[in-house]
Amino acid sequence: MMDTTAKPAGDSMRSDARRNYDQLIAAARSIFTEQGTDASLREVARHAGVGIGTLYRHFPTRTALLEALLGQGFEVLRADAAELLDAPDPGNALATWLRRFGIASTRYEGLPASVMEALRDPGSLLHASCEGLRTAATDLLARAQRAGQVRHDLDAGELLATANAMAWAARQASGSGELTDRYLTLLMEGLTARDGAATAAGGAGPRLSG
Amino acid sequence: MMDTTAKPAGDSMRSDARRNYDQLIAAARSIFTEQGTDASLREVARHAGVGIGTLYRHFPTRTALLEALLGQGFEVLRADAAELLDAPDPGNALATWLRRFGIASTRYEGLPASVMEALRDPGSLLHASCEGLRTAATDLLARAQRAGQVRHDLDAGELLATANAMAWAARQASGSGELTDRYLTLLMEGLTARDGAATAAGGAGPRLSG
DNA sequence: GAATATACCGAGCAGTGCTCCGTTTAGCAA
DNA sequence: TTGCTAAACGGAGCACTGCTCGGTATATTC
Repeated sequence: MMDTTAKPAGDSMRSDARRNYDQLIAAARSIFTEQGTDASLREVARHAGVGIGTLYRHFPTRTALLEALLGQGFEVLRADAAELLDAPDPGNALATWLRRFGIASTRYEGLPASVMEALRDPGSLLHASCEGLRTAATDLLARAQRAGQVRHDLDAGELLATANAMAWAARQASGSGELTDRYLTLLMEGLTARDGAATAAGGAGPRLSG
Repeated sequence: MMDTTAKPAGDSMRSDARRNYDQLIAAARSIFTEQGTDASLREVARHAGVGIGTLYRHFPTRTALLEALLGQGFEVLRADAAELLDAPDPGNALATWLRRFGIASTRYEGLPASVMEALRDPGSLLHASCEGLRTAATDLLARAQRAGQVRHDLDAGELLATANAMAWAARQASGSGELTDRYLTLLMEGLTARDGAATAAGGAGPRLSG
């Protein structure tokens, strides 16, 4: 079985390789953000000022390139979560982070099934990177649960999956992300009617902001 | 501007055209279900026993073909919703229908952005077909709201979008749909902790079942 | 400065979506 | 039955894609 993962960008790379690697990542970020993840790889290479062969040398498959991009985003979110552990209100901290997570997770349109598969595959680089996210989210979630603000029968995986889905739906429905907050609120509060009036404006639940 | 929508399959078609149309639809349903919506159209044509030119004559674009398929599915769901209006418990009826809706909406993997766009475009055939779904869902939703089982500040569009998202997430997370019920439950009940113990097993909320 | 491992690059292959137009045929009128 | 024609069929062909392969250039080491 052939290796289809990108070799990690170590310090042992030759200088020209390192430069091209960085330019490819930058070009891919820009083009995939604008055109979706099925954009032409030739164009990515062109945009990076590099031959198509060089692109494939660094990233033997489109998925490998996407994994490298996503991994960087995961790292930012992980740091965000760690920081929010110090915020005063655990519920609000979680809600705030979910919002950022949702926005980031919809940055690239049309992530192919191969990437989703890589997320599930324990052997992949992306899985490890995602595991970091998951543990960070676990901490944030556990704190909100201890504070009695979030249901206890919920794990971080479910939280990430459903929040991601809300952000995705918001983007599908409107073409941009303006509905993200509304949908995330629906997820947090639920569709089922409550005895109290928690759904009224200015209610006591965690607020989505920032 | 050129017309990219499939001409409706009226009774005025020539017999061979009608036959080929039906065979194309059947082939597309089978292949798109198995391989996802980016399967080769040449293969669809081959599977239908028809030249590639014939496929394009009936469906000038991949989106047109998908629209025809989706439209059929929408019609089934619409009839389902109308039938469930007679079910005894409005909340359960809604939950049951959402489950079917979720399963159906994830039948074809990787619906391209063009289809989502068509759903939003008031001029498209698919939009009209989707509007039928929306009004059917509106009836089902209104009944549950009148019964006090669902929050009142929720419209059918939000309901469909978020339920679809849950089904999508369930499929992404597990590769199949075994988590669909769990995620839909999270959406209905919400993540936020309740004063009562509504999240306990056997609670009083609407139940998701067949 | 020479040697060499490493990286670069783009022509080329097989596949794709979609078009165009010559060929065939279904349906109808004589 | 036959002849006519509008309609439908079909596939070669174009421009593109993802990806490979091996000749060429270059960064690094001695």
